[in-house]
Amino acid sequence: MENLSIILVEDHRQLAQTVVEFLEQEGATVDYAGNTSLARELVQEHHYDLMLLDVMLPGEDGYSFCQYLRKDLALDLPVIFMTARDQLEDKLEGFDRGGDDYIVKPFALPELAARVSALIRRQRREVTANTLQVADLELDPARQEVRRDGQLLKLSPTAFRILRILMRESPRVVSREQLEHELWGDLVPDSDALRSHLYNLRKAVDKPFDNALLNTLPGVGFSIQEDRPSAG
Amino acid sequence: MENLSIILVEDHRQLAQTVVEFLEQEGATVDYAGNTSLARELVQEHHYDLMLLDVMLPGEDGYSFCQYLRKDLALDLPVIFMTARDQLEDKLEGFDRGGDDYIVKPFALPELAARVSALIRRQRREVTANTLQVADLELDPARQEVRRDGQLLKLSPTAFRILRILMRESPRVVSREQLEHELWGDLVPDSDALRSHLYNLRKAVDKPFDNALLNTLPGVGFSIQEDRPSAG
DNA sequence: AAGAACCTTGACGGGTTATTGACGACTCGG
DNA sequence: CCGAGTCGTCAATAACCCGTCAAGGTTCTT
Repeated sequence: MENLSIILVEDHRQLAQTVVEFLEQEGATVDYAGNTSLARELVQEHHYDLMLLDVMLPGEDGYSFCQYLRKDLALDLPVIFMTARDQLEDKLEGFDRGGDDYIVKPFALPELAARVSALIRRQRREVTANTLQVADLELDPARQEVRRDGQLLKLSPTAFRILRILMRESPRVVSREQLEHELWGDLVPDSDALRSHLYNLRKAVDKPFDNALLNTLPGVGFSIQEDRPSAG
Repeated sequence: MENLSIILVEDHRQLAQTVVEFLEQEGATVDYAGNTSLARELVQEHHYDLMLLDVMLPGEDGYSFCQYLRKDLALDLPVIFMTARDQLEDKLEGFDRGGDDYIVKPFALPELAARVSALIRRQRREVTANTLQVADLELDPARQEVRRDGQLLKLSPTAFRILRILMRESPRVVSREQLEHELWGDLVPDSDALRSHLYNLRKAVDKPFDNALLNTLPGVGFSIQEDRPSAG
């Protein structure tokens, strides 16, 4: 929760203080509003990563305020409703008005923290690691790109898949059977096509560079790692 | 929930059937796996928009499987844990292993639907009708307008939808399967109509300009991003 | 009812990829 | 020292994928 900027909208001072203290202790910066008019001002003047929003507030209620955020201000910050209402209709309304999550009071603070983190990482697309890395080799699964020493490599789809498996397992050795099974499932080609693919992979990944990363352990399998001594 | 592609991993056949029927009635396409090894295969071969994942499964448990999805396969599809365990530690573990939400059995089906929709719209950036932007390309969902370099482009409805998907996923590569399913659901045209639409989209978006934004990765999919050098 | 816009389909050609098979080098154990 | 198994190298063929584009039919608009 490092460096998160959160706005809490809640009229219960006691609960508000508890939540603020907890979140700040977790490393977040928290602004507090006891009603929606103050929240309205804050939200227009500052950027927040996430909002915790009570439903029952003096004046305008939380549902209405959330809808206002979405429709009128076009703010897409994640919103978690925090309320004592546990009826199905209440939850449905919360989601319907644009909420991302709904947590029923009383709740455990760690659960709140977990839901906050989950939403943030979803929003930021940090659910998975962006790249696999071995030495100066980088593989980006989302972009389907491989770079070595910053330079983009051209790989066939199959070569890409093989490299991805080897990098994910690195520095472990991957057996021929495991590779073949992951590539083709039950439909493994009659002949040893894997050899050709590895040959091409090497040509792209190792040939243009000084040191080889892709190693063969005869009779065992393949691995990708830096500095594997050639003799033993 | 129109045209959503969902995978359900759950060993309780009774519950599974109830959920599948409900979701399909809501317009989703649902694949079902009673264990993680089947789920593993399905997930490698198909694109899904969301996963519903039970925790207690025969063999590998749901937590472990979710972690595998994130770490090894680098899949960022939203995951909702569905389980009878309601202890704090269980929930925390679910989020810790990469889950997006956690719903305790028994739950109301409409609540499940609401959480699914909320996650999808967050993932698809449909929380607000804000404009999407990639390089000098701007797409305004509310006005149904696309501009490049300030200049209004004329797109057919389908081309517009395709562009919208590619832009919200940018710079991620979108597979042919994902595009087709999101465009047509179960009613994918017999022949490869997507090719024609992409051709037209290119003609409108890239042809009149110097640098191309729309990239093809043969055998993999399509992406929209600036400066994808053509590796040598 | 006429016209326009749009979607689908199919055909063609060029480029890429997967697979197969051949050959020789190497290793290890008998 | 020999034979079986494994490996790197490489070319050839078949299969696949893609951009291009026009024609036909459907739907929507006017």
